[in-house]
Parts: sequence; C-alpha cells; structure tokens
Amino acid sequence: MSTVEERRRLPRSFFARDTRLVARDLLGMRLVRVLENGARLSGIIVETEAYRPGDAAMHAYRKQTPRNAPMFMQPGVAYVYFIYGMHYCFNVVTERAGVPAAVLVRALEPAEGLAIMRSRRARPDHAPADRDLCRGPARLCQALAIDRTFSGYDMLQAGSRLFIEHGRRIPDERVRVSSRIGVTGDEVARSVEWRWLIADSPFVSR
DNA sequence: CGTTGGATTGGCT
DNA sequence: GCCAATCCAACGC
Repeated sequence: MSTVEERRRLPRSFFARDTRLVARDLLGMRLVRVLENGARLSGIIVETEAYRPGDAAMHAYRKQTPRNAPMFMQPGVAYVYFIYGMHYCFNVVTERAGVPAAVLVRALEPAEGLAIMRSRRARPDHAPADRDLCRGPARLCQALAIDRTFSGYDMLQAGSRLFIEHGRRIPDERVRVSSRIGVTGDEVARSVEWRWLIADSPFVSR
C-alpha cells in the first residue's frame, strides 16, 4: 500500500476514546476493503451504534469468550460476528485494551467498487438497487466481502486489507440519534440512544 | 451433551 | 406486519 493511502487512515488514537464519541465521529468516514486482486471496495459510513462495558446488549456483557475476545483487544481491531446462521456484522474496537467496547457499522453509502458490490449482493432473479447494497450491517459485510476471518484483525497493520480512512466531518445539524436497532431484553439497553446516523442520507437502514 | 436464541434479512400475507 | 432461514456460541445439566 502506498504512503499516501496509509496517511489517509484514521490513527489508532481516533478509536482509543469513549465509544459514543467514536460512533458519532465515524459518520462521514470511509470503510475500505482491498480484495486479493487489488480491487478497492469502499463506502462512506452513514449509520453506527455504540456497544459499551456494562451494556446488557453487548456480546461481552457477561464475560470474555472466544467469540467476543477481539472486543478486549487494542482499539482499531475489527470484531466480526456471525449471526442468525447466515449473516456477518462488522465492528471496530474502541476504548483501550482490556476494556470490551466497539462500534457496529450499520450502513454505508457505496463509493468505490459498486459493480463488484452488485455482483456480490445479487440473488437469482434480483439485481439490488444501489441504495440497498450496504443498507444494513449484514448487507455491507456481504458487499465488502467481510467475514469472520477478519475478527481480531488489526486494521492499522501494514498492508491491511480492511481499514477506515478520513472522510468529511458531518456537522451536528445533519446528525440524528436514536435507540439501537434489534436490541431486546434489558430496558436500559433498549432505550439508550446510542445509534447515530446522517439524517438526510437515503443509505441508512430501516 | 442437548437446548436455545441471536446487534438480520428477504419473502410472503 | 410476520416469520423462516440456518449456524453455532453460550449455557445448563
């Protein structure tokens, strides 16, 4: 990877902060996946959710396990989990090593490699619309070829094939918050407003 | 070792 | 709006 490309990456210090601030500030940044053949797939982050220590909805709420171990690693590591027997969801680890916390990336505005994303997301008899390519946490993983092999992957390592680049900061007037999608059970976990999205983006989920 | 249900999605009523 | 798909981690015995 070129020096210029490495300079565009968000530094580890960006992720080594309060998870809610990281989730807010990731709006407008660019998630990039470089395929083995060198093709670049990317999208602008338009929707995120924070998962934090003491949060009953978080996978590491009870204790550390083999699956959630990446959440305890250093900030800037990817945490990818498999769910409902068929989907992957991508998170970036935040805070500091030993503290389980991460931001779930829920939707992207597709930016580079749209043709490849379309073919990856295509189903028999159905070509997905561009706005549906990365609208949802499992959809964006399918579009960007992100699977469990990236769980525990350090996105800041040299030659990384999955990382986040600087983008445009989204002003507060365009940012909306809400409770998190799909969280059940614990009342506090359900009601807390730790979802951030770009209010006027047609690429957010739900 | 058996059971349960999930940070979702797509198809059907 | 409802529900099946389809795996496997987590938990209880």
